[in-house]
This record gives sequence, C-alpha cells and structure tokens, in this order.
Amino acid sequence: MAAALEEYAELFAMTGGDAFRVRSYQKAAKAIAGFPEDIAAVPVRSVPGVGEAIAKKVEEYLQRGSFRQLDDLRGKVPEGVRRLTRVPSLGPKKAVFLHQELGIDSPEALTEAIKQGRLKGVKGFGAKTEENLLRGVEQLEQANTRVHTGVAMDLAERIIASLEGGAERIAYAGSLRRMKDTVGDIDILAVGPESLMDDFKAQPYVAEVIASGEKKTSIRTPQGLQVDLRLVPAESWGAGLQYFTGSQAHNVHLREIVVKKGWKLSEYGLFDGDRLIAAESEEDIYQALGMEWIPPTLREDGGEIPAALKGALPELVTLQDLKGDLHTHTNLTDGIASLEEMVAAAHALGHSYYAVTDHAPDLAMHRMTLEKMLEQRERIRELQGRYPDMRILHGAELNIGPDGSVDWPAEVLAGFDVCVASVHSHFTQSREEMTRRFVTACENPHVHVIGHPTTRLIGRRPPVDADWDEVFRAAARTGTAMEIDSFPDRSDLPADLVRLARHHGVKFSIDSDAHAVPHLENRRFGVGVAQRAWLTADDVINAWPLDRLLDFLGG
DNA sequence: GCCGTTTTCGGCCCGACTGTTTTCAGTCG
Repeated sequence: MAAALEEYAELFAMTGGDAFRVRSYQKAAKAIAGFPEDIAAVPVRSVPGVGEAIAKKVEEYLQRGSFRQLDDLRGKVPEGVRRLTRVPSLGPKKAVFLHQELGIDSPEALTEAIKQGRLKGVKGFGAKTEENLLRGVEQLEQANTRVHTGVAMDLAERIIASLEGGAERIAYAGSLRRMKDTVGDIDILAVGPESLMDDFKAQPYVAEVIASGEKKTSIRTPQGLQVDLRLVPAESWGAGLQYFTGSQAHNVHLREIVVKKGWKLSEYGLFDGDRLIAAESEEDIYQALGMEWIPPTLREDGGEIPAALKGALPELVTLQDLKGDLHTHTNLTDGIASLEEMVAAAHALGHSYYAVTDHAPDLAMHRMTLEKMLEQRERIRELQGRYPDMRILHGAELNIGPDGSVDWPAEVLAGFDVCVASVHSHFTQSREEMTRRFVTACENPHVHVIGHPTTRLIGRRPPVDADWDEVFRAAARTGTAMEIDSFPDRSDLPADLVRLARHHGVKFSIDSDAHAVPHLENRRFGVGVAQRAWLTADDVINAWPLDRLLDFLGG
C-alpha cells in the first residue's frame, strides 16, 4: 500500500498535480509503511496523515490491489518516463518535458537522444547538462549504491580521522547517525576554515568532486558512495547537527511547530525574527521548543515529537545496558578464535555473562558431533574458575530444518544453558511453510532465541517470506526471544519487524554472532536497530541481570 | 489532501548548488 501511494505521489507530481497534495500522499505512504499494526485490521483513518480521500484509496487497494486514480495515471505516464526521474539531476519537470517535446520515454532513450545530438539547442539543456545526464544514466545502470552501516561507519570514521587535524569540530550526521541499517550517502558536519574544503577534495578516498562551494562540498568515493561535507559556524554547531541529522520527515514536523510559534529554524539556529533563541547545542534547541532532547535513532517522525512534547520518550536501551552476549562462535566450528581467546575478550569488555553457541551437527559442513560439544562443555567448566565475575554459558546454535525441527532430541538440548535456533537453508519455501517452520521452532521448549530471523544479507540475499505476525504471536506465547543479530550486513531482525514483534509482546536478544574477537563489538549496531524500534532495557533479555536471564532460559 | 488550545479555511520547511533562460528554475537533501 505504501509503495502504491508513493508511486501515485510521483505520477501525480509528474502530471502537474498540486505540490501540497503530492506531499500528503508521500506523508501517508510513510505513515503506513511505518505503522506497527496490520493496516487491514485497523481503521485506516487512525493512521496519522490518512484522511477521508486516502482512506478510500487504501480500501480499494486492499480489495483489489490497486485504485482507480493510480490506474489512470499509470495509463498516462509510461513506466520508462517514471524511471527517468531516477537519473540524478533529472526531476519530474525535466522528465515530462523530455517526454512531451522529444518523445524520450526511458533512460536508455535519453542516452540515445543525446548521442544523436537531438538535445542540441533545446532550451535548458546545455553541454554540461548533457554530460551530467549521460553519466547519470550510466550510474543508474550500476545502481545499488546503498551500503550497510558497517561499511559506512568505517568510511565515516576514516574521513573524520583524515580531517580532524584541520577542524575545530567534526562529526557524522545524516542516516548514519540515526543508525539506519543502510545508507545512501554520508553527511559530515564540521567547524573550521574554508581550507578544509580543499583538504577534503585532495583526500585519497575522493574519486570525483560532484559539487563544491563555500559551505558544502559533495564527492564520490571510488566505490560510488557520495559524501557531503558541510561547514557551519561554531555558534551554529547544534543547529547544524540537528538539521543534517534529519530525518527529513522529522525536520519538517519540527518546523511546523516552529512556524506556529512564529519562529524560524534553519541549520544556523532557532530564531524569533532576528533574535537568536538557540543554536549551540541540540539540547538547547529541543528545550526551547518545549521538548526533551530526542535521540537521533528516533528521528523518523514516527511519534517521537508528540512523545517528546509530553516528556514521554522511552528510556532507550544502550550499549552500556547490555550485560552479556548470547550468540557467539569459536574455532570449534566456523569461528577463527579459540574458546579461551573469545572468553578472555568478552571478559575484557566487562560482560557479566557470555554464551558460547557453536553450530550443531545439522549444519554438516562444520562436522560437529555431540562428543565435541560435551568436550567443549568440560573446557568451559574448567575455564569458569578463572572468571569468577563472568558466568560462561554453554549453548548451541541449532539449525531449524525445513519442517521446523532442530538438531538434537530433547534430552540432549536440556543439557545446554541456552539454545539459539536459526534458519540456514531452504530460504525459498512458501510463506505458509516458512511460517509453520518458525512457529514449530518457537514451540520447542528448548529453543530460547530465534537467531537472525529473516536470514537476509544486505545487498546479497533477500529476507525469507513469512507471516511475521503469526511468528511473533507464537514467540510471545511460548516465551521465545527474537534475536537482533548485530552483524551490520545482517541487522536481523530489521527495526520495523522489531517494532512489530514488540507490539506482540516479544522479547529480544541483541547478540554479536561473533566469529572473531573484533566482532564482539558489533553490538553497537544491534543497539542502533533496537533503539530505532523504541526498545527499552526491559525488552532485551541480555540487558537483564543474570538471575532474571536464567529464569527466562529455564522457564 | 490533511489538519486544527491562535484555524473547518488557509495554510503547508528551508537553504545550497548548478547550469543557464543573466536573474532564476529545477533539483537535491
């Protein structure tokens, strides 16, 4: 439904529709996409941004998978013309112009027309524009420039390290600061001299300078990722950070409140006429607007602004809240560090409990046996003596078979402190089979946590198809936790499904799934996912003290 | 098309950069 409304907004804009109505459709699409309940099961008017007219379209869509006005516009605008607007620097106005005046109806046709010189002398299309469009179509073909948080965070930290010598202040903002699981570009904010722009353009990670002015420079890395560097005056640091962290929807909502007060908010500050009200810190700005400071991970216009106005923001789970890790590997299976190394590293991180969960025999490639597992349990018993302040739990990562069964019979499973069960194969089962598979696993009394539930690998493998409402209902009923696997190319569950699961009363485990010592620190990404889903420490079983956790695992 | 303790009608976020139509429209975030 959200995708249909999004498409309608775009087509409506291209056919000369009123810009404010376009925005209404976009707003409604986002609200529906982020709504935590089944949209078919609630009065759709209760979704903010959905009024009478859109509710009608939603109802028709739920009936037959489309609505009349969308069908009409699809008939008027060829699919390829819509794709034209995906070309950078080519928006709806130019796309429609190219179609109507020159019959260009796809990015491919555009390339052809430019090469034939058919744009020569056309008003608004000079030589530079032609060049940009040609390159834009090429980039569109390569596409897929979004990267997961792990890649983006590495790059952002490298960029900051390369510039911080010449900057007074520097930090990343944008979707990375909001900890989205994928980002399309990186926004860096800095206070410093204008020469910082030249330093930036001269860095080895710059493959191409896209735009360059006094206040903003945009570059592209050799991997195709865009990086924007914005310079702000020192006294506007907080306003700049707030502005460039977004999200756009959050900022639009915030400004509506600002405008009602007769004030103005920009990246330079919060103003009443010429009088500066706040700018130095984000806290000052939110406070001046009568609300608590809103953590970046919540800034998606998903209800955080009304909550902040009421002083009712959740106390989000933090990395410091996590007391242990419930899903890790050693070199007994596919890990690269020994049991002793992993345990020592976990202890150094201050964990109060730590579970070793190597793969069970059904993942045949790891050649696991019950004998090896019991031998590992013995080694853990011995090792425990060296770590009186950290409880070492012996666990396993079980394999959920196509029918929902797991590796061992109940009497073997009962010997483990904790069992994580995950899908590792047969990813393309039907929705019904996959749902039954997960429900069966949840109903196994020895399964405590479902590992990386959707099994997606960002950019490489799509999520499996299941009726998640039904899976989460089963998880809540059976007291089975859902994992937030912190590996940045997994981020699994994703935040929207975490929010849905929480709605059903499910608990979560934020695990590293570490296969090496440095992976233990990936949990910061999992915490980002959890925060984006509004989780508190009470929702997360490995933020609980050991005795409460053991109750959960034993019950 | 949506929305409402200043409104059921009249508003709807704001600024930077580019290329070109030399004063601004289009695009982007």
